[in-house]
Amino acid sequence: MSALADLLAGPVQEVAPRLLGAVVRHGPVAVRLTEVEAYDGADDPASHAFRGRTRRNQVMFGPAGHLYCYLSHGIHVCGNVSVGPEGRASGVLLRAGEVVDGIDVVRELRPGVADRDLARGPGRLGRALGLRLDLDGTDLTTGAVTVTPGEPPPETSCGPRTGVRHAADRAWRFWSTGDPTVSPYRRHAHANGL
DNA sequence: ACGAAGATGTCCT
DNA sequence: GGACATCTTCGTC
Repeated sequence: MSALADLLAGPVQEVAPRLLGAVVRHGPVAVRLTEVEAYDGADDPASHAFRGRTRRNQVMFGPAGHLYCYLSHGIHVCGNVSVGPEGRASGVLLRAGEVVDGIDVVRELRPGVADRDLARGPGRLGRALGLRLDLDGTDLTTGAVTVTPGEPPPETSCGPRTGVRHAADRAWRFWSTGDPTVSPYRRHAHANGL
């Protein structure tokens, strides 16, 4: 049992906050997570897996500890960690973090962007880490992208998830309290409550 | 085969 | 605060 597998054991709502402080690495770039969201498959109307298995979301139906990548608005590649046993399509969206290695590379990639904004938001985080759709399904213990448990932040907060239309009031977003790299909350224009 | 929506970011007023 | 870029995925016809 790897350290990551231990960290990912249990219900996704409990796993997600434990991922705060973990380090995601792809090549020279590493990001320490400061903000994540839990998505709970068939029990969660906001999840990509709510309506069952499709080609896009199949990774979340597989074993825990794999990377689920999806394309958002034709531009942004966002990353998730699959959670839960096979058949339960839970996942944790990597929403924001602090670049802790390879910051020169990311600065060069994003001229004029403040350091704290380099991975502030799921699209920016994906871009900073060089996530691509072909990395979908990567084993996060042995693959090109890895997640390593890290020191949890001193204080964490939770609240509703950002930008989801359905189940917009579930407090399944977790972040490092007061951290400048946490993205701003935006409620969906036509949000449905629970 | 077609169309609408989207777990966003950026630029505009 | 609001428009819009951009293209894949999925549901429906």
